[in-house]
Amino acid sequence: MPKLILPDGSRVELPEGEPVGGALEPGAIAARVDGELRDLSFVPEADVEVEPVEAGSDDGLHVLRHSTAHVMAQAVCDLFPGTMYAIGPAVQDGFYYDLQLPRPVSSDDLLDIEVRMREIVAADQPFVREEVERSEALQRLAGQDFKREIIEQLGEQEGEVASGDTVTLYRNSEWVDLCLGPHVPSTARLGTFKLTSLAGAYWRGDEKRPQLTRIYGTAWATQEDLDDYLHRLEEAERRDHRKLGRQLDLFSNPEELGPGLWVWHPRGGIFRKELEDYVRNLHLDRGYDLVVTPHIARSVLWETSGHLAKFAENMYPPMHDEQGDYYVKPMNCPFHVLIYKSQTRSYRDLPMRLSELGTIYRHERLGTLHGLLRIRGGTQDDSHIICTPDQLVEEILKVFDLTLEIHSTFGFGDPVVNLSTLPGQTIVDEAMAARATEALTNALDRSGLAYTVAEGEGAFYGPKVDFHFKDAIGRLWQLTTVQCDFALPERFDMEYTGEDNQRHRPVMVHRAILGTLERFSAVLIEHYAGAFPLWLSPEQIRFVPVADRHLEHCEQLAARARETGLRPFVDASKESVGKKIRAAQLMKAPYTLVVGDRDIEAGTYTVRDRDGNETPGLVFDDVVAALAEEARSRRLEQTRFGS
RNA sequence: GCCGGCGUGGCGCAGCCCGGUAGCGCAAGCGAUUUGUAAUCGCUAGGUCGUCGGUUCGAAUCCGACCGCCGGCUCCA
Repeated sequence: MPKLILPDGSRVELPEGEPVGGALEPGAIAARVDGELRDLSFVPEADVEVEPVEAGSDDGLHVLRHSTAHVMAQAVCDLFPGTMYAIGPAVQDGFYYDLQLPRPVSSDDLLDIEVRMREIVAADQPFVREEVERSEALQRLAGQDFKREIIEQLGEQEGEVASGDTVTLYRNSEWVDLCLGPHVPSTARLGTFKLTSLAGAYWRGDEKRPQLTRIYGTAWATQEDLDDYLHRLEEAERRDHRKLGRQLDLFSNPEELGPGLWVWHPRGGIFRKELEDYVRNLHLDRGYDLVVTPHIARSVLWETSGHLAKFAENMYPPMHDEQGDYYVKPMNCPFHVLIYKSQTRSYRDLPMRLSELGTIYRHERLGTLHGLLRIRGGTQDDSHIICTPDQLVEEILKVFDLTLEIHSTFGFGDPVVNLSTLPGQTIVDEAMAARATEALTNALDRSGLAYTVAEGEGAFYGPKVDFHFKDAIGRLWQLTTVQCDFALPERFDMEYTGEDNQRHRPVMVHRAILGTLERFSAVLIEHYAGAFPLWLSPEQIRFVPVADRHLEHCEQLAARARETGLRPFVDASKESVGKKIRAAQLMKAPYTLVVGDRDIEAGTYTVRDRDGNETPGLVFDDVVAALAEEARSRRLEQTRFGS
């Protein structure tokens, strides 16, 4: 009689031929048996370690979602006879199933599918696992072309496996799917779910193969978890930079410009200026030089750099004149190389750190564009550090330091760091690639940062280190990238004269700490939900006159605020006080002063902050001094007056 | 580029299924009110219904193509 060893160390005897579920019900929906996820119906043959898998755990949600995907496909097959089903995995927060339907479906159909799914849940159909021979599986899944392909390929991959090998089917009621499992014991054990969206997806992700309809859903152990998830979606929507950008009058993308191209309005312009001044000045402090380069260059530059060979599909088509072809720049690096090459360089000149807020254009595919996060024209905080091989690791470490300093200013905490090695398609030979990767690895190890390695994800000219930062609601954004490049120095024949009076090849580090300012701005807007820290806020202190006769006094206060470098705004509209305060709140004005007879008589004022806190009896000069200090120090929290 | 959805005054939306030459709220302008911490009242103006073409006596509405946006796929920073 096999024994079950439970996580608490206790042992339970299991009658011969009985499934593990008996010992784990009713809490569990699956089991981990000797480390493997199994159905509750799994029958052990010897003593095993068993852990119950509950619906709310990571494992449990995975099983739950996968089972929900099955039931959805089953429901679709019921409603649309002739449906072919492909694959239906659990994903982050939910699941999907890729289907080929006999007719196009729309989001209205999702409701019908949900209704049918609930019927299947109510029917309490057991998920039955069957191990059958491949030939039988093919028979049982006759007409299911995608499944047939998977079954046939299973055989291929395993090479010499004899024809007697078996595959696993899961069946509930009459509906059968090829699947490894495990699943919940019965459809009644599904949690709460909701179908969310429709999308197209290629069979096996291959553009040349049939396009299937992907139906997405979300599934959770309890109604409460589903509600939490829906709230998180709402929260993300509330922070959507496209919506806030319009509400706060920061930027827009009129259709006449073209997709992925944006104009910044006056309010957005101030925000951009503050951002740009901050990074530019900080770079000067850290030994960077500022350079300026044009937006287009002759094709020969891009031939030398390798962009036309490896990056052409992301470049706008060339324009011509009598001198030949010109390309709009997708990167700044070749220009910085030319600046380096404008003189003979010596080791005494190195490291050279050339920095530019360089505007680049990339012909990104239409479907990938997304607000300011994914654009066709944007400005990078782009720098190229040209140094000797000996200086390389030290320079990379300095970049890491600057990265952490800058991001902490915005309130981003510990980064998630990735080292991406070279992709297959490169312009770099293996020896160079190895040196570049080694330098990055060395720097990472010395920095003490934890990192993971992503093979083949690097740029075409070199491996890179990426920094991802977590925003206020826990989403990770890739912001910083540091790339190590031995290839461009070679291609452009860059040199310096060493201490030994010989010519040497320098090394180049490409790095953007914010990435593109557009993308970074979008991330900041979502991170702050539009409520910028004072230093970035387009307006900093808003004056609301109670009646017209207080307008002039407001103007005087505004002038005093302006003298200390603050950005005041006077609401001169002929609206009620309530309406003007509401307007201030909607524009996320950091501080609002309502000014009337009482204040003018007393010579003190009431400050309202963005959270609606009011502090009366404040001396104006004190308020202005406190705010000037808040902005100067780039503090993230609002000043609490009166405490 | 592909699949699905959407495109109506500056913004958010209704009307479209069942064709009969547009409606609401906010914003704007004007007037009244002069107001004390998230919406005072009234009036006015503003739209070739994304573009082009087709069907029809008649198209915001039906059909087609194109443009753009959104959600995915794909690609990638």
